[in-house]
Amino acid sequence: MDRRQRKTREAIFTAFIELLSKKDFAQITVGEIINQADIGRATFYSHFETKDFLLKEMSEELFCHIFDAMNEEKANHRHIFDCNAPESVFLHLIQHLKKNDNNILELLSSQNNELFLQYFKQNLGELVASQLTLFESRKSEKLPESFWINHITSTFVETIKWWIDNDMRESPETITEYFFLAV
Amino acid sequence: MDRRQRKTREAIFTAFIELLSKKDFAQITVGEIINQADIGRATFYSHFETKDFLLKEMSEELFCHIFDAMNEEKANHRHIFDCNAPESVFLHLIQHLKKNDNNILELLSSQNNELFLQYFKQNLGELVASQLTLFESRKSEKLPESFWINHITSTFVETIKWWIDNDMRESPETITEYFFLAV
DNA sequence: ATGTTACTGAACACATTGTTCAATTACATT
DNA sequence: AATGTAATTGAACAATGTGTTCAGTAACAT
Repeated sequence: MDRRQRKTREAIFTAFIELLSKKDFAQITVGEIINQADIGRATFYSHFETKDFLLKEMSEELFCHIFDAMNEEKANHRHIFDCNAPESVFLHLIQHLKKNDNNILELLSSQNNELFLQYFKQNLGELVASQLTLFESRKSEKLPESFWINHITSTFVETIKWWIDNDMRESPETITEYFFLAV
Repeated sequence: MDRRQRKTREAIFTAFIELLSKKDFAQITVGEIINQADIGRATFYSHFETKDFLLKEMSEELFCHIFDAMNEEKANHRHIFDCNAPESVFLHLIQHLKKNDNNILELLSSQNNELFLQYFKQNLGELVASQLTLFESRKSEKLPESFWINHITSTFVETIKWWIDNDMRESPETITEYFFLAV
């Protein structure tokens, strides 16, 4: 990809995240993004069809980074998926969030936006579905699978949101424990 | 209140709900609401400051109706809050939703909107907090109270959303059971 | 019958969106 | 270093939506 394209794309992402940390997605205008990113109007629209697509693409990139990083560490035998530590996939994800490598926290915080959460839940749902055996219990047998997956996914998201809203005082380990207790 | 005011207000609410059943809150324009309600532009703005305030006021009215109706039945000794049937408050709420007296389902369905869900969770959270003893268990002792309340509330909302998204095939009793199993 | 209040509808200024285009600049390749 | 290709720019543009204003009309309560 052309260096100019990369730079522009990066500038837009950075500007967007900066703005998202201050106000709702809904009230951010394309004009503001352009100013913050210091690019021309036509440039923005040559990169992204609309503001919604910008969010969508940015979300996808974030998830790729996170899940790639996790898979890499898995390949390095760090036992993220170790059966003796069933919570480690989720602990690991939470540790990633804590570091906030990809400014994902700004996007997850409650006033920022339904659409991103939807993508997050979607990706997370796949992870949960692949790890479903970890959650087998008396309860799970009596519940429809789609209900159960949705419940686990939602509980994880709500746990993270609660954590963020309470200024992330707890350690990733404690939050993971809360999650597994609740679910 | 003036009959004209009441009629106008009602027309706006009805039009708004009609539109919400067809498209997202975000893409509904004031112009559409005015057309559907068949009122003048200035009239709308004399009733509601913005579209957001319309949603806010409508939500509040809906919650008042629902919780008033529940309290009334409680006064009629229908044992909604009977200790031997701890799930009955929630079962009752779900039955209300099933009847869809107040077109609340259109508002709760997933594509319609974060803001309403926020109000719903807020009101529900108060109900949950008042009924917290029903949810005491080994788990609840190990979790912070605010976390626990949030978890119960979220689980209820997610249960309802799952139900709606799956065309409400299950009976209110079954859904109540799912909710209590999950939580 | 009268004074008050609500509705109307058109006109208005303003902001935002998404497109277009010609001029300019950065890039990759030879 | 020269050349063709591709990205960026900025201004202008139509189209749409927002929220306000105001004078005229209709409904209300007494």
